[in-house]
Amino acid sequence: MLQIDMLSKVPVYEQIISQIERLIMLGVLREGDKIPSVRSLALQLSINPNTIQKAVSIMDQRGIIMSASGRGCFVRPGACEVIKQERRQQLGTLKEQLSELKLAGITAAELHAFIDELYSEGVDENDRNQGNK
Amino acid sequence: MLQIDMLSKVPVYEQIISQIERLIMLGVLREGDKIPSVRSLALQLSINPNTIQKAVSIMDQRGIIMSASGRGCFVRPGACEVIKQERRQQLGTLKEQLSELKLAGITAAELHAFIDELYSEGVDENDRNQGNK
Amino acid sequence: MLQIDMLSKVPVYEQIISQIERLIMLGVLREGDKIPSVRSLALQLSINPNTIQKAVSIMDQRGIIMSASGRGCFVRPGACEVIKQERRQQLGTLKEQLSELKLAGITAAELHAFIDELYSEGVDENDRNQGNK
Amino acid sequence: MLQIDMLSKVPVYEQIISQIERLIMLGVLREGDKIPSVRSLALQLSINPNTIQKAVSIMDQRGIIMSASGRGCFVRPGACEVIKQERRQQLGTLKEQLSELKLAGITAAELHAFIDELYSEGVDENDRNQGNK
DNA sequence: GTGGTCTAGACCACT
DNA sequence: GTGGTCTAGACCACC
Repeated sequence: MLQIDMLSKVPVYEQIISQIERLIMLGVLREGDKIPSVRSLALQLSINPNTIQKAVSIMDQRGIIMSASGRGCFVRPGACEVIKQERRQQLGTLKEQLSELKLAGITAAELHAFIDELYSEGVDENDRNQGNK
Repeated sequence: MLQIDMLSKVPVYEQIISQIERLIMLGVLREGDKIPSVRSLALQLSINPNTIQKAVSIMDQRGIIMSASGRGCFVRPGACEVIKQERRQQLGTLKEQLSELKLAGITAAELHAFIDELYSEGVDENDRNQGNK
Repeated sequence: MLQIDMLSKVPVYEQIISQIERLIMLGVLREGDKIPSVRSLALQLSINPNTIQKAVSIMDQRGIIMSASGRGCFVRPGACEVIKQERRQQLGTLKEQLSELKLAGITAAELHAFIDELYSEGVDENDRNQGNK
Repeated sequence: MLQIDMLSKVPVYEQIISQIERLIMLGVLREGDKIPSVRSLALQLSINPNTIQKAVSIMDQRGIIMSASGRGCFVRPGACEVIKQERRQQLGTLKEQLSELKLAGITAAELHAFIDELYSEGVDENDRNQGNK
């Protein structure tokens, strides 16, 4: 279900979070759905349970999931909205990066083309997403 | 000349590197120019000399500057090209980020507008850059 | 595993780098393998951890290893290629040195003999290297 | 007469030494010839006199030149032999470098070709050198 | 004065 | 435990 890249610099717990968020945005995990248990994920990904637990507690705190002790974790109603809001805040970070690329001589046209390409390729993904809106 | 944000998560030495790279791309520092000495920067920014040294050593390795004991550090001929190449590689990173934003429901139109705004505001900076081409 | 010559003029961290690179080229360390931790190496070689860290950080930048906080350092896929490329660039340096030897009256025949001797002695090492290809 | 590369990592005083040695080996400077004064070289190369002085005193110590106070510096009789001896000792250093290249997969054939190329191109230089033998 | 290496020791985030 | 950043201070070679 999840795939962890051990050669990435991105912390494992962040990889877990963003992948689960992605599954939610894609509609694979819907609001109210149960999330695999910490122990099963730890076994399955051969990762330290503490790492999974960290991801879970962060998502819990952000309002993306709710963990009911003894019963497991569930996607919280409204999780999609929370995630969308998070991501919009990332636009600020994006701005700094783009201004560096601008200095590097990358033209606006190049970026526009880049975006169009990105948005045209994964149309099917977007469609699946509609169901979760 | 340089401004360091001690509260930022991005390491001080990286801030130094990207700011010097910025000065080079802007044409403020030209190829062959001498860069302020490690110790003077350390005093000026009230940062430990070792931290500056780290930045210098990395830029040296990357081919952006040339540092020689007793003589100082100089912007290498071809530094601009190296920097541009680095930045272009960042387009790969950008792709992953954008695909997350896409999932978050941010439209291509929004991003296009974002880019246009960014490229229209700093026209004066672009003009100064012409001299370094 | 590694041996450091504290009396050598070549910096300790460079000795570490070239020895690890050597182990990789010999196939002792293979792509994906874990490298001994910074602290353990520091203890074992009785060298300050910062010095090891410097070596690690440089190898990371060069694409020879992949280092991730909390997980450790691993030989990167493709490390061999990077190392080979580095070494080939050293051919340029070699040229300058040889031209000095040439001026000193050392004949081409002498150098040819020198090379043949070098390439004939370590045949066993070459065999071990085959496995890593 | 001499050319200093300010962008090189090689210390200026070493550049001076090796270039003067080169002129001697080429027969441009012959045994007994006067070497340009410290002050004139310093002016001409726009280099700190102390640096030139360092080069001079090292060459003096090695027996390549003799400095007669008040009269200047002269190429010592037998300088060529001293230089040749020095360079032969560098063969040891060469061995280590070559063994690294060997590990990098550079074949003996490649090196042989490299040497042949080097020894064929500068025939004229060798001819000039004959006169000094 | 310049850059470069190394040590010692602290602190942080990640597993 | 892992790697990564930073400080403080020492020492070196070079100019």
